[in-house]
Amino acid sequence: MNNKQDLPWDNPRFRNWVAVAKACHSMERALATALQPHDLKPAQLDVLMNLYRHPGMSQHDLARKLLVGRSNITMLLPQLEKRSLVSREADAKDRRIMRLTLTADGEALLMRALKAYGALIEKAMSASTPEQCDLIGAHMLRVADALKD
Amino acid sequence: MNNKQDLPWDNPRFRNWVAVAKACHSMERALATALQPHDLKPAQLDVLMNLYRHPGMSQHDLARKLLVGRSNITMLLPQLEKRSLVSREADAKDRRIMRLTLTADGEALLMRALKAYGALIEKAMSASTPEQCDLIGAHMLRVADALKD
DNA sequence: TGCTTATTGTTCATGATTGAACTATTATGT
DNA sequence: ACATAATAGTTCAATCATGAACAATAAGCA
Repeated sequence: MNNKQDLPWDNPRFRNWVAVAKACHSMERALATALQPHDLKPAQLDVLMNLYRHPGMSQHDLARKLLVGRSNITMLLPQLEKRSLVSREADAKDRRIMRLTLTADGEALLMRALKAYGALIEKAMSASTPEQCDLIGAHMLRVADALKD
Repeated sequence: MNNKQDLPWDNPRFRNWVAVAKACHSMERALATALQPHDLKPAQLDVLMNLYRHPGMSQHDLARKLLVGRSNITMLLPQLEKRSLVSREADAKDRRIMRLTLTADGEALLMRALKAYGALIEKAMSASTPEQCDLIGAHMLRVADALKD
């Protein structure tokens, strides 16, 4: 037992996933430096992106969208609020809930940061056709779904 | 300006990359819990995997392989060394370099942990054919290469 | 040979993320 | 209505990754 044939590297799914993980890691690092001029961290960009598309989100929903703990959101928001990028106001009907929305400044900064992110992705994925990208995207949606326990 | 047509979400490459990043994040979280019974963190598994395939690596080379700072390796190794999973001995010719190798225990633990990792990947990627996985892997290699500045 | 530069690994302070315990508020069931 | 459970958000201690400054060693070059 424990012979080489059992090694995961011989499994195409394993070998290829390792490549996915490494590419993601590289992108994360590259994104961090690309966002530095905007004084933003990748996690903060994620927040802005989600608030742009889902205004009025609660912190709990945002945490689930970002696959992150609620306490992380609590630690993340004050910085963005101090910079007047997001507004945080209590829900009128359920006073436990904080409703989050982008301010005009937040939206403007998001647009600038998205240009940098988009350029980075374009650079990274330009070697593949849009059809290949769609196939990959569809595959990744299935992966995320399969892991959603 | 700033009209919706400029939004990155309309770009297939952008939209699909977001799916890649989310799938990776999900996998990372799932891996962390799958490794818990083995008392291993994903970063530690990365170390063991690389030492298995490249015995005698230096810490500097390991850091570059893992896309991580050298200081991170310094912080990571003592835990593995205390558990007698890796051995760390100075190179005879260049006394700056520490040569890293897996111990028998380390290799045994790696094999067990890889089973869990492999099962997880199989579960996540079973919805795609090996051909699709290969295409994705090839694409991701290009991505990592394009980001290698 | 000597002097300067580069490289390897470590230390340390900083910022990020987590999970558990906690408070406040709302929902549920009798 | 009242007691109990569930939910939203916060606090806090612990862990982890990072980058800059540093010590030890090696390489390059006059």
